Amino acid sequence: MNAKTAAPLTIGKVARLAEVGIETIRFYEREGLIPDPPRSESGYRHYGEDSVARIRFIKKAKALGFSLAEIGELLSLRAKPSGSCANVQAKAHEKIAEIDQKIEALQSMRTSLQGLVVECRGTGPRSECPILNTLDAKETSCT
Amino acid sequence: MNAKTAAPLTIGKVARLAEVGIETIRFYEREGLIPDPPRSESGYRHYGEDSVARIRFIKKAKALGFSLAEIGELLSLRAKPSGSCANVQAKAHEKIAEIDQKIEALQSMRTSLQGLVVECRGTGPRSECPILNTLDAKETSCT
DNA sequence: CTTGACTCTGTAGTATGGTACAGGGTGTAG
DNA sequence: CTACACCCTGTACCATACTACAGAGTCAAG
Repeated sequence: MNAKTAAPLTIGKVARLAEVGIETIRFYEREGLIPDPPRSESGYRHYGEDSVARIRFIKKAKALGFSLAEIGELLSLRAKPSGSCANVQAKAHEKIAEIDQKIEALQSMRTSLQGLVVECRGTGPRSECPILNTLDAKETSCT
Repeated sequence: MNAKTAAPLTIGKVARLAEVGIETIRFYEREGLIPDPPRSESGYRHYGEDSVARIRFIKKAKALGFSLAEIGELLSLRAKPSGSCANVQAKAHEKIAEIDQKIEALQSMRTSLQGLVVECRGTGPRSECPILNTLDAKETSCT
C-alpha cells in the first residue's frame, strides 16, 4: 500500500537535507524547538518530511536575527491544534510588527549602501557618505 | 568661538545616548568596531556625535542577524577615506545582495504569518497552516 | 558473523557577544 | 577638603547556540 516504511528518515538524513549538524537537531529537540520524534524499537529517531522544513525554518529565522526563544514563539503559532485563536492572532500580529521593523531597517540600510555605491561611482571622494546618517533616525526598538 | 569644549561627550553619555552599556562600548572598541577615541590628559575617552550613530548602527545591524564581523565589514565601507573605490563597490554590492535576501526571507515569513491570521479569523481549525511551507522553498544560503 | 557506517546518551568544550567586578584615579559641588 | 559620581585597566564570569567527544548499541553488506 505504501512505500514509506522502506526508508525511514533518520537523524543523519534529516541533518543532510536541512544542512545542519546531527548534534544541532538533538540540541533543538532538547530545547523544545522540534518535537520528540517517534523512535524505532532500538531507539533510533524517525522523522517526517515536515521536520526538515521546520529545521530549515529555524535556520533561516536565526539568520534574520531571531533568537531560538523567539523562533519557538513563532513556531508555537502553528503548533497549537486550533483553540485559543485570539491569542494566536495577537502573537502573530506582534511578530508581523517585528518583521516589518526588520524589513524597514534593512531597506534603510540598503538605501544607504546603494547611495554609497552611486556616490562612489560618480564623484571621486565621498567624505560624508550617508551610510550612518540614514540609520541614525531614532531607535526602532528592535530587541 | 565654539561652545563645544564645555561638555565633552564621555563614555557614559555616549552609552546613554546610544542606549547600550558602557562596557559594550569598550568592548566594541577592543573589537575594532569603533575607533579608539581621543583621550583627555587624565585618560578619559572623548567622543564625537558620530560615535553615537555608529553604535546605534551596530545595535540595529545586530538585530538584523549580522555578526559583529559582518558589521565591521559594513562599517569599513565608509571608513576608508576614498581610494580602492572598485573594491568598496564590490563589497557594497555583496552586502546589498545579502540584505535583499534577508528582506525576501522576512517578506516570505510575513506572508506566512499574515496567511495564518486570515485563516484563523475565517475558518475555525487550520490543520495545515502555511507558515512552514512558504519558507521551505530551497535555501537562500543566508549564512 | 565481522566490519563499518550509523545511532544512542551524557558530558564537556567552544565561539560570540557581552556583563560584572576589583582596585584604583578624576573632577566638581558643597 | 571630602564626598560622590564618574572614569580607568584588567580579569573573570555569563548566556546563547552550538560542537565535539566518550563509550556503547544497531544494522546492512559482504
